[in-house]
Amino acid sequence: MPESYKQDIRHLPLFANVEETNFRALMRGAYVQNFPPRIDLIHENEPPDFLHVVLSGSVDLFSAWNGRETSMATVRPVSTFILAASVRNLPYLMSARTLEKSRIALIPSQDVRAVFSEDGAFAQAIVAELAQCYRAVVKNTKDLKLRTSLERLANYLLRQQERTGSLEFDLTTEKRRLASFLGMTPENLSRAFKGLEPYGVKVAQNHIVITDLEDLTRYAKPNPLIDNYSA
Amino acid sequence: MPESYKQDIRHLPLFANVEETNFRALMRGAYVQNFPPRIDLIHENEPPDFLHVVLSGSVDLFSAWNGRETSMATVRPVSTFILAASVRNLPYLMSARTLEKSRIALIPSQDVRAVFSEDGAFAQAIVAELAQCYRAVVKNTKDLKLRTSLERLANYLLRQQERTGSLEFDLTTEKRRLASFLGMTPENLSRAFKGLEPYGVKVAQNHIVITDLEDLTRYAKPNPLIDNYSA
DNA sequence: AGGCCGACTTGATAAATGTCAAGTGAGCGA
DNA sequence: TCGCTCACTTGACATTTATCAAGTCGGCCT
Repeated sequence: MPESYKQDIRHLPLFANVEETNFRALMRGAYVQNFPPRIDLIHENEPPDFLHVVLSGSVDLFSAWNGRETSMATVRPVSTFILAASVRNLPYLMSARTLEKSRIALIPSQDVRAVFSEDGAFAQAIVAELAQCYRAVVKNTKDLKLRTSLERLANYLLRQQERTGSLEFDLTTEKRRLASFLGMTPENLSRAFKGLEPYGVKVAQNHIVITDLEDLTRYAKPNPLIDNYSA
Repeated sequence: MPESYKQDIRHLPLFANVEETNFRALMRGAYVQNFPPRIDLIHENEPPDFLHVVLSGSVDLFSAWNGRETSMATVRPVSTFILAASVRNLPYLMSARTLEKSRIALIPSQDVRAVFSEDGAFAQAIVAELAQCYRAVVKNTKDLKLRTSLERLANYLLRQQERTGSLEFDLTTEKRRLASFLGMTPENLSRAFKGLEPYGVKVAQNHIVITDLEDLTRYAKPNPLIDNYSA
């Protein structure tokens, strides 16, 4: 694997404090692969052969049941996915596909588990990562159960506003996927955007302009225990 | 703390392999308290002073936003809750209240974090526990997003059927709380029970009889990646 | 036993969300 | 530039779910 990729991975909180020898051991079995857009990387219920690291591009985590499908999360560089399945050696709960041309590092789960049981710093980093993932999903559940779809969209827009630090931004994801992520149909998302117009939201294509942040905030009632993804 | 409680805690997977000295250190600062029913134990957004262990009784984890409230999970003996907040030292995402008279052990989070950074076995057990919690919440999200409320109830009943190993069982929870847990109103749960009658479900008070397991299963389409809480 | 309380149920209605089918419009290649 | 494609939008309608207001029923206290 090229040295620069190794450095990207090395800088992830998950690997930053791993013993050098252990990190080398992890990298020895790992390899990097380029994928075109819309390629299935893993399928739910498969055994977790690899821990995946998104180096560039983006990946959609989704799940299906009984002919229905829903988008669970988007993974952007540089971060890992399906850590829980890898360390527990349990089947994937979600499928993953590239959204765009993406570069992915694959680290054999077996190596991850081996180093995990040897390296205290790695174990601690895994705890931090899993706790963070757990809390993110709990927040998502609260979002789904406590809010209407209009409120979910309003808060999503406020999070984007905060992330970009601007009152004007482009959606980073297809509307159909956004709809699925927010737990609604594309048709409903269209209407929801209309429904937020009175609160100062202007939509043209992928471009969003928030003309009345205060009004939107008053409607959305954002809450750090739901909307702050990093705490 | 009485020795028998310590043994209950010691036998939890989370503590089973902790060094004896470290376990003693954890127990030194810990204490056990008895609570009457319907007592608030913790409130979301508070700092995580204690890791809680339910020794007897049961505890409801719930969350509120904008005047609405939803039940997230029920904790039954012997198990812990709010581990993620404790180890990360981040505010609770959920509130907790006793459902019935309950005995709870409280272990100072500070001690948990101290032992965690010293004791490899504890760190590994925490990883296992967090991964399991994470996967449980992911399954719950899939249940919510991919199924109608009728389907959620049908699968809930099948899980109870499996758990008890009998076609006849009592609901272990108030219907109003079950409704909230399943993401619907009590009124709707009532109607949902009616709606499952054609598939061989008989309800009298808290007592459930499944008269046609095959038919119910055909309707519910249970899936281990959603319904198997232990994998 | 009588009667109260609280949880659940039921019915009527409203609101939210999904479905289907027909548009619209931006982007892109010939 | 034309016209195709594909995502998105719109409208009409169906379904699901929530809300509100009476009920019913069992458990429990006196």
